[in-house]
Amino acid sequence: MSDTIGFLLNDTARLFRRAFNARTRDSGITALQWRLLIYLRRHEGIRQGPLAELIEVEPITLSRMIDRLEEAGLVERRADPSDRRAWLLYLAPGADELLTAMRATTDALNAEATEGLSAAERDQLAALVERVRANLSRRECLKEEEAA
Amino acid sequence: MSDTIGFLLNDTARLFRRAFNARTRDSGITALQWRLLIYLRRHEGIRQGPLAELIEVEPITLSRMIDRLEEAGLVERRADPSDRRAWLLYLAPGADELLTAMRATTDALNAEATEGLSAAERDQLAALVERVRANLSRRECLKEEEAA
DNA sequence: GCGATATAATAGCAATTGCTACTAACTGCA
DNA sequence: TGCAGTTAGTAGCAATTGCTATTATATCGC
Repeated sequence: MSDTIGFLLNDTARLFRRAFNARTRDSGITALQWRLLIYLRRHEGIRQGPLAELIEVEPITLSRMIDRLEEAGLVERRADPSDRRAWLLYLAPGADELLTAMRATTDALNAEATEGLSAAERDQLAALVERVRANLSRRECLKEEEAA
Repeated sequence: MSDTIGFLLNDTARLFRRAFNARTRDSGITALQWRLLIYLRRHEGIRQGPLAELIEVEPITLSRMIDRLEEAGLVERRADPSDRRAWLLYLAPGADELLTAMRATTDALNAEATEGLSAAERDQLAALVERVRANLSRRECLKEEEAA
């Protein structure tokens, strides 16, 4: 059936992305780029490879995303002193401002999405989804171990 | 913050798609194509435009997806007797078999994803996500009315 | 130290998607 | 009937993504 939790989650996530992109079209960055910046803020100084893994795109895709974000003045590549093949990634000054400015938008979107849910229900929802994510994430790791 | 329900839902949905695509790579169809077939099964005889709206892609994108599925023997285009511009879409014989065969895979995936959740928790999760989807879906409609 | 293997990042090519513009056909109103 | 405006679907072009191969550098074993 299509009324599975997987189908439903995907459907809802799509609506989120849609709404997000519609509201941030002016800012010039997409949901995926925003995701990249959010992760980068938490892991400044990370290399391209691990960041690609975090946001789950191929390294070459991340490389080109960084090209664009660098050109837009949102990300900086700095040479890794311990490995001349690698780059270390940092948020450029513009990025913090942008993320802060977008914060209001994302907060509003999340509020709209959970309208009518009590605080307890929101917590419950987050906790349940988190458990599903953990299950899927664990499966992913198991699969990689099998492959190895 | 990134610990919002929107972020979390997207993250989880991505893991679902990833797992889905990994398991159905042999079958030759993607998660998006599967989604199309699921909707089409529920709405046989639908035109391309409305189906594009259902699965939330542009009409031209759907047109090309149908091209490929038609070539793969999974979908049929039949002329609409009441409008010579339009096509009516139907599942081809191969599609039902394929969907039935994939059923086991999607069931297993959903079971793994909700492992450790009680039946009550699963229902609760589905109900909460459904409410979020309804909120976002409603917003979408409101926006269109504003635009009109 | 030196050659073989592994790793970080990137270039070429093919596939997919969406924006815009277009054709064909339908609808409404004079 | 006949013309203006709308609608269904598709083609051209540009942007994005991923697979494969490639370059530069690092690391391991001798």
